[in-house]
This record gives sequence, structure tokens and C-alpha cells, in this order.
Amino acid sequence: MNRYNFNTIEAKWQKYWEDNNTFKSKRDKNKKKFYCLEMFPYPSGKIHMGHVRNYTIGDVLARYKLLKGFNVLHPMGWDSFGMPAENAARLNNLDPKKWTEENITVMKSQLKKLGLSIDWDREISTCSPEYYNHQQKFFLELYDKGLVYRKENYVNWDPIDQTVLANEQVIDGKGWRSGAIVERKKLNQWFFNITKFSEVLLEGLNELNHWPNKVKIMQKNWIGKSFGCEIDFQLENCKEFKTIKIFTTRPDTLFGCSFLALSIDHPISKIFQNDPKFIKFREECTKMGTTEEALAQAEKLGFDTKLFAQNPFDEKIKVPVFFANFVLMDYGFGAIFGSAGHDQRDLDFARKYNLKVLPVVKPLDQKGEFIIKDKAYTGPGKIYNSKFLDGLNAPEESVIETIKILEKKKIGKKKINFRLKDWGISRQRYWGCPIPVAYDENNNIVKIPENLLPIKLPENIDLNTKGNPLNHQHEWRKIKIDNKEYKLETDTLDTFVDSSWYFLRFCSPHNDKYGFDIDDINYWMPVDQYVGGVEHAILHLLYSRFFMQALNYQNKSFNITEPFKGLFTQGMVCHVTYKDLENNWLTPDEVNTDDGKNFFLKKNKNKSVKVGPSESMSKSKKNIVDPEKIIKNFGADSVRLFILSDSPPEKDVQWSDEGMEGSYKFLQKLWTLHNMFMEKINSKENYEKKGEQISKFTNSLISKINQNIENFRYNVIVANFYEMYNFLSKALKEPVDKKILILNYSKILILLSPFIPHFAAECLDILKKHKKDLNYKWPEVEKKYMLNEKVNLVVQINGRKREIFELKKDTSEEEILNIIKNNEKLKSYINNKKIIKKIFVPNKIINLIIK
RNA sequence: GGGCGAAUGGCGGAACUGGUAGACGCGCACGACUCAAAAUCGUGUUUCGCAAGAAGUGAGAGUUCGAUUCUCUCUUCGCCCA
Repeated sequence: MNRYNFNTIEAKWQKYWEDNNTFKSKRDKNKKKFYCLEMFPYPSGKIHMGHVRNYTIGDVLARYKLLKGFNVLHPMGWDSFGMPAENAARLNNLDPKKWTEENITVMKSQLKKLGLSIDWDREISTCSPEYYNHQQKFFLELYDKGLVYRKENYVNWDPIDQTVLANEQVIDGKGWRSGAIVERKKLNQWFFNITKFSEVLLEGLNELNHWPNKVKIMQKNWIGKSFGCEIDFQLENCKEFKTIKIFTTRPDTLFGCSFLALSIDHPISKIFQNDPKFIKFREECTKMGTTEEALAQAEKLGFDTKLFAQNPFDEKIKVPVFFANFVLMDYGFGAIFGSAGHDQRDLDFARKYNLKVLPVVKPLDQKGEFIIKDKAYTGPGKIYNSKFLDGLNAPEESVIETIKILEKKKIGKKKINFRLKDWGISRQRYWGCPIPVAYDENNNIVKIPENLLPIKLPENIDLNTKGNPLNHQHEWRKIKIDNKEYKLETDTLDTFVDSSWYFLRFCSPHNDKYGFDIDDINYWMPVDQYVGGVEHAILHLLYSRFFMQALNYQNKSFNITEPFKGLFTQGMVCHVTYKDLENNWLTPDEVNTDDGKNFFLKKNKNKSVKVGPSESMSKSKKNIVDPEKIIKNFGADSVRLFILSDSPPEKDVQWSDEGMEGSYKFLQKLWTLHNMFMEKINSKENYEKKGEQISKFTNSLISKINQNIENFRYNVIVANFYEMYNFLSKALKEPVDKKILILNYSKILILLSPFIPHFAAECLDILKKHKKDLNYKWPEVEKKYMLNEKVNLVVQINGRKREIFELKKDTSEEEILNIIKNNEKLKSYINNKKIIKKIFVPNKIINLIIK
């Protein structure tokens, strides 16, 4: 028996698909579209198993939709700006552009070997001027709409990389790449006004019915809408400032106010700018970074201003005013009041500085005196110790009532606050999209006129300079606008900007006038199914949603606001980790075992190896398996099958060599099965009308796969395929009608083709010789084969399964009771006992309760 | 600390709206083929028990004729936020 030669067959079909433009997509108003998109890769060098999983999941869906008759858009591109290129180039004295382009070439050929149904004519790369040209235009468009601005702002500064870090790039107060302790620095930065859309972005989540709930909750928390109010506190002993405006979500605890806490950047800090103690305090705060996490973990520190403020509800009550390290200038007004009894952080602070703690919310079940020790009470209760607020139900009623009173007394106002901050898009880096503005000698901003766009990055420059290499490109920075000389901006755009609209570009990748064509967008958008890692749950997905809002803003021809209708977040690919006795990480290739229990070095059997837990594949832990090698050894179809088979796609999957080999063997078995089919089909004998059970099986298989494929239950579908093999390898030993055989086999091959496309294409091609009118559409379930005339009926006695009968469908209760009465085994259970209750579910179960 | 989610054999995992728990795969065991091994094929594989049978889906309770599925409490783990 010949073996399945994946090498020649996979190459053959990949060439066929390419030569025939099989996956080229064209706008066609008469066809229903399906836009299937996977998160595009960063061209870091080679593809990894995570890519294989991501793109296989998407490809199954894209191929399935194609077979269902949809006009499928399934593009691929490169998120090709970013730090790694700059770092690699700096290290090896290369040009980032060249490094990136070489990686793209390698990775593209690797992706092609996976047999993905991608329309490569739509390939884009964000680092090409053809792409970022339009991004610069968008930037200016948003600038004109007032959605871009420049301001001085505190940033997370990485002193080693000499760059600004986003909050999520700061891990434990250190730069995610350099590991340097992050500093707080004031810099002029460009911002997108994402907060203008806080409410819209929050509301929009409600429409996203095909997004994982988890992701929606994450975005909701990130936007962080809080309902509260602003309150003015009168200052007592201060000449320069009369009042302090604070934001609070718990105005109802105002009588329990222990102190006011201000951000070190609060305007009042000017009074203390020459106070050495304050300067020292500010330095300490500056060191700890600006992340919320850093703030929460740091010890609560305060600086006593010796100023006092009056409680707005009772001016006789005076509270001290502190600067505190846990208050941020960009939250509310950079000032809060400390409600020590009912907020843990405030309580900790009050205890530390010996401030008065007055509880004002009493738990409902509390009898007698309520004492706060070292735990703040944040639960519901009744307001007390609060004069005219006493008796209100906290927090719902009391918050609303208090705001009403504050508004009436004109000392406060209802206010909604968002946690979301404007998106800082400036990066002090070379390898990014240049920001298309320039400055005159007085630092006034001018936009670059359209005829001078794109502002291209200079090439072949020295990257081994401190800070942003573009700062040293004096010639490049000179630009003449209307015969006047200006200096170009040297900040480049955050790479998240690149990925915030690439899904639009895929719709019109060759439009050189604008980033997209409106008719293309109206046809293809939104993305019907987006597939990617959950690590982009917040930023990339939120920024993309913002970008749609921003482009839509003041625009009447463009009505799609949510870019991704469906979202699927796949799990990671994991592998156990290995270490030698000196704690050096080892790659799986370096390790061997005889019994699966004891591991040792391949090179030296006497050196044993420690096996660690299974973790997400990463270069640093060396627990990686190279897809290229695996494809070479087992073929693309086998890898695709394995990566889908072992776990539900949304969960992490454990890489296992045995599993991989299992999938490879299964493909060989399917080939054997194929040969069995062909032998039968080619044989001279025929058995008219025999083999109806095959039709029944095929139809139930179609039905099962239909139920599973739209919910990404691909691992179950692979199991269904194994069942199919087990069934058919037996069924084919019986006499069958060739017509039935050919028809069913062709359907089965179509079912297989989204998963193992090369194999299925080859087999279909062979089968086609016997059936000229072979239907290449996804098969329909034929109801007549789904009508089961027999069912398994479970007999329970006192709720325990005792017997299963195979019965005609719709057998009546009486008939079944008769059968039970005559069944020896069941009789012995019922003997001498009374049936006090019967539960009968037709075609499923009968349960007899006896006593 | 808050939010979300998960827990099923030796392992990965199935089980539609509450109705046969453990599909399917891996691993393992035994057998066939072979001088032998690999490959392949066959049989078995939740636990206890020779068997009949009993127990059994992280722990404990509840609802129900019946709970992996619904409710409550707890434990452990994961992710996100703090």
C-alpha cells in the first residue's frame, strides 16, 4: 500500500491555489460577504506555534464560509513597525527596514506552507510608505477634527531605552523590555482624544453580542465609568487658594471626612515649590512611577500642608489637607476627600497620620456601637452620625440624596468620571510612522501639506545614538513649506496606531488616494470574525474601536462604528520546560527519555534533566517547537489537525510529540481509508442499494459538524472525524452500492477540507474521475436519513439506570411497562414492591419509583 | 482586595434545553504479524470486586423522580484589574 506523500501533494495544491487565484476576493454586491481576519503578525523572524494555532483557527472558518457560498475576505499583512527591529538593527549594525523585509519574506513562505486560504494580493505592511502615507493623512484629519492635541504630560520614562512607556509596558515598576526602573518625567507628547468617546465606547459594548463576555468586562473596567460628584471645600488658612474642588463616588460619607488628599501636581503645590521637605517628598513620589498598580502597592505617604479645609456640610468641622502619593492629577481633579471609615486606603492613611476616624455607615445587622478598627467598612448599611443624612440607605439611596442636597446648597454637582485616559501616541523612536507636523522657530505647530506627504523615514542612519535617532537627523528635519523653513517633528507614532485601522486597509489595499475606498468599506466591513490572542483584549481592540469613532466623527458617508462584529480569543500553545542541573533552560530538542519518566541530555545520557511545569512557549524558557521543522517532518495538514485536536481553541493547548505523531498517523489512516474507497469504487462488482447506513452516518456527521463549527468547537469536530474513520473502516468491509459510496465520500471530503485542505483536495481530485458533477459546496443534511426509527430507552428504578432497551421510536408508556414486566432482571427489582410513581420522557427515559 | 472563569480516569478532553458520565485521542497492558524491532492490525483500559454489584464529575449542603449541568457555602488553580 502506498503511503500518503504530503510533500508533493501539499506543494502541488499550494501551487494550484496560487496559480488559480483561488482565494482572491472581489467585491460582489450579489454575494453575501464574510470578512475573516486574524491578528496580523509582527515580523520577528520566524513564525511560532501561536501563529500556527491562530491562523489555522481562522483558516478553518474562512474555508468553511467559502464552501458555504460566502464571498470571503481573508487577508494577511505585517505589523512591521516596532522596537524589536530597531533593537536588532542596533545590535547587528543593520538597517531595520532590511531586517524587517527579510523576516517578512521568511515568514510569508512559512505561512504559505500552512496552506492558508489567504488573498495574498491584499498583503500590506505597516512600515511601507504606501501604508503609513495614509496614516499620516488620518493623523491630520483627526487633528483638524480636534481629536489630536499636544500637551505636556508626565510619562513613564525608561532611562535605558530612552523612551516613553505605556502603562502596560511597566511591569513591577520596571520597563518591560529593558528592566530599568521607570521614572516619571514631564514631556511634550501627542495625544488622541479617546476620552471624548468614553461613553460611546462603553455603550458600544452592548451591541457586541459575538464578543466573549470576559473581554467586554475587561474593556468596561478599563473605561471605568464612575458615578459621583464634585464638591468644593473652603480653605481656611490659605491666601492663594480659597477652595479645593474634589471628586468623590461616596459623597454620602461626607460627615466622615477625615482629610483632603491632593496630588503632588495639584496647582496648590506651587505654594510649596521652594519647601525642601516638599521637594523631597515629591521626588519620592516621582520614583514610584505612575501606574495604578505601583500606586496601590506603594506605602501610603503624605505631606502635611498644615492647611485646613471646612467640611461643606458643617463649617465648624475642620479637616487637614495633605499631599498624598496615591492621588493622581488625571483622576477627577487631582483631589479627594478621605472617608476613613469606609475606604481601606483612606483608613490606612488616617491611621498612619493619627487622623480622626468617624464611621458614618452602620451595617444593617449591627446592634449597639459600631467601631472601626483596622478594616474599613465598605458594605451596605444605614447612614448615621450624619445629621440630616441619618437613616438613608447606603450606598444607592444615600449617594443620590446627598448629591441632591449638595446641588441645592450649591456646594457640589453630580459628575461622571472615567478612568480611561487620553491615548499618548508619541514615541521617541526611529522605527515608526513619522508624525506629519513641523515647528517654526517659535515652536509653533504647522501641518505638513498633503503634497509633501508622506514624510518618509530617513534610511541607513546611525542608530547607535542616545535617545531618538531622528533627533540627530538634522538634514532630514529641515522642511520647506511655502518657502519657509521648518523643523520636522521627531516623535513617531505608537505602533498601536498602525494596527488601529489595518482592517480597513485590507478592504482597499491598493487605493493610493486615501486609506480606503468608501464603497469597499460599506461592503466588507465590519470584520465578521476576528481571531487573536486575549492579550489584546483591552488596548488594540479598544484603540481600533476608537479609530472607527474618530474617522466617523463629523463624517456622513461612513456609518459602521464597531469594527469587529465577532471576536474569538484563542488560548496559548504550551510546552513543559526543561532545565539542566545548573538551572539552564534547555530546548525540547536537547532532551531525551527512555521511559517517559526520567529525562536526560541527548548529548550525555548521564546528565539528568529537570522537567518543569507546562508554560506558554517562549524563547526565554526555550520550551519552543519550531513549526517549520514540524511541517517538514509531518506536513501542514497534520500540524493543522493536531493544533486543533487536543483542546478547545479558547483554552491553552499542551504541545505533545505523541499527539503530533498521532495526528500524522491519523492522516495516513485516512489515506488507507481513501484507498479502500477507491478500490471499492473501481471494483467490477456492485451491490445495488446496499450501504444505506453509510448515508445515515454521513448525514449525522454533517449535522454534528454544523453544530460545532460555528462555535469553534474544533476539537470535538476532530473527534467526530476519528469516529468517522472507525465507522467507515468497518462499514467498507460490507457490500455497498458504488453510487452511495461516491456520493457520501465526496461529502465527507468536503467536511474534511477546511481542516486538512491539501489532503481533501487531492482525494476529491481522484474521486472526480468517477463523478464529473462533483458538488464542491458544503453538504446539506438530508432529513430523510436523520429520522431515527429506533431509540435507546433508559429504564431507571429509583433514579438509577438498570437497563437500556433499543425500541421503535415513539413506543408508548404502556408498551414499555409491558416489556419491563416481562424482563427477568427488572422484575427482580420490582418484586413485591409497589410502584408509587412513574416518570416517562418519550424516547428517552422511564423512571419507576418503588417502595 | 475586586471582577471573570475553571476543577470530570494515568493525561488532553466529550456529554444538545437537567435524562445512559467518561465520546474521541494519547498513554498503558495483552495478543497477531516478525528471527527480532519499528510500523501496522486486533482486544482491553474510571475505581473497588472473581462476579453479581457498589462507589464515582474539587469538598459540603440544597432543589428534583433524576444534577457534571440549577442554587448556596467552602477549597484550589488560572486570567484580568487593583
